[in-house]
Amino acid sequence: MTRSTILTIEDDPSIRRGIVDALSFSGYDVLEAADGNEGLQIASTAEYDLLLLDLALPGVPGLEILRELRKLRPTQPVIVLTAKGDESDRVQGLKDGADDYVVKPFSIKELVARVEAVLRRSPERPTNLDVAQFANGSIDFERREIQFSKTQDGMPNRVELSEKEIELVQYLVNNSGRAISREEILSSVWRLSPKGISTRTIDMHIARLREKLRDNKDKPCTLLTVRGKGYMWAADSSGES
Amino acid sequence: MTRSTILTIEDDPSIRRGIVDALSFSGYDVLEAADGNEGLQIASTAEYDLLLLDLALPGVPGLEILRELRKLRPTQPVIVLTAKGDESDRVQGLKDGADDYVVKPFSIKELVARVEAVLRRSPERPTNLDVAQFANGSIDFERREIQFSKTQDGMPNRVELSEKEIELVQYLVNNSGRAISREEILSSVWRLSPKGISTRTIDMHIARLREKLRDNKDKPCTLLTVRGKGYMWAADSSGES
DNA sequence: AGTCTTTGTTACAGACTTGTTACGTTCTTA
DNA sequence: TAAGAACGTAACAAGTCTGTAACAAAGACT
Repeated sequence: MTRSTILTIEDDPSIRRGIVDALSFSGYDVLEAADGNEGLQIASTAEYDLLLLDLALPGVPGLEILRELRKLRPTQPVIVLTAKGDESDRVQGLKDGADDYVVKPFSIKELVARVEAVLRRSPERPTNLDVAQFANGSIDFERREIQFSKTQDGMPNRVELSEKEIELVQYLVNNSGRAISREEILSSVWRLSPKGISTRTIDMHIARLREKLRDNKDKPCTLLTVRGKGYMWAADSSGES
Repeated sequence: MTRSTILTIEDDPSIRRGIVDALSFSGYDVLEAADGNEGLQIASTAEYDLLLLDLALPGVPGLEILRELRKLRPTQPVIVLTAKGDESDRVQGLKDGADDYVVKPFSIKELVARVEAVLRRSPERPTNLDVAQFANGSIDFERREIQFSKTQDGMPNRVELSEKEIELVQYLVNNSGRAISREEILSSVWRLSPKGISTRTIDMHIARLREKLRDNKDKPCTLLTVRGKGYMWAADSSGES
């Protein structure tokens, strides 16, 4: 099992220091951010297993960060820190998708326990497969190429994928069976906060991918469109009829 | 088990404060409204497990709220708070569908006990299933599609559902076996207060759904019409006699 | 410099979704 | 049986969302 990484967004230096020390001591890798702006930036682009988010922050308010993040990473585990008595924030935090909360002041022991509990029940970070099967063949991520099982005349039975194509398809494969919004794709594959790129770009990449995958032209069966939501890699071919 | 949320509509600030504190302390998430107008608004749109409704309110009277709510959410658990001696209100409240009542002044302990009792005997909030079976096949809510079990020639064995169609059918499935009024559908699926949309619209959506479900044309057996009441998803084939 | 590949952008056509209206049919009730 | 209410559905109109051709920009390589 690999070490988990935790991002903590907390403005009070001494509290932050305490959290970082305790988590490091417990064997986690820790990232930190001191205010809302920096926090949102890092939260949207870095890779980590759990976010510890203080709701009372200078700059962008904590709840705003949570909502933004949820658009980009619907499954990211999050624990919010709230001031004692601030019911409404806590409730709203849970509504907006936090997995748990800790009320300040808290004991380090309690915090670590919550962290472990949330990590335990969160799904593992998706493993990066070396190869993915699909209807017409398989994708070898290492070699960055598609290999086709059924040979068609005039068609090569191997096609190379470019860098971006690999990253995109790998992200979709790692999250197969779930519709991925364009926002999430932008954030995760392009590592851009939304609006850094125009929307049609993603569609173009999808179209190029589909062509290389030789997916059914008018009714794709591997790389599906979910209207109004985004795109989805059809879950493993098993279980289909 | 997930935490329950309780909405309390109470104009007296000190009483409201007491209720909120007590319920929070007992582990509930609490929403609050201070007058009848705000209360009706929140009661109709928010999601919660139990409504604590003071019958003596400025603005819209409590009984009015109860009656309105009953049209939109016939099964929503409600406890009414009545002044001592006000028999008629109490009785009328129960007549209008309250699940229990508490007479003011009440002890916090008693209130919490009533809340717990009502929640205990209320059905769980419907779980959102991933997939629902019906006569001709099954609906996959994640993929937003219908999969048919019996293949018919010329007919694809999978059909996609649009956003609204999914939301509508999901609501009906989650409340299967009960006739759902158009008002309730409007409120719950469209999130509109009644009259935001013309009536035939819902019928159209139902018709479109029926076609996709390939339900029996002249005698639907999955998505039933309950004349004068609304529509009903026929309960799961299991458990029928 | 010239060529090829990759990647982002724009524009536009076409498909899909969804609310509305109109009108025919069915059901209820007197 | 006749009138009126409730329901089903075809047809239409916007509005929104997608697919894709065509082009531009930026490197990589020769």
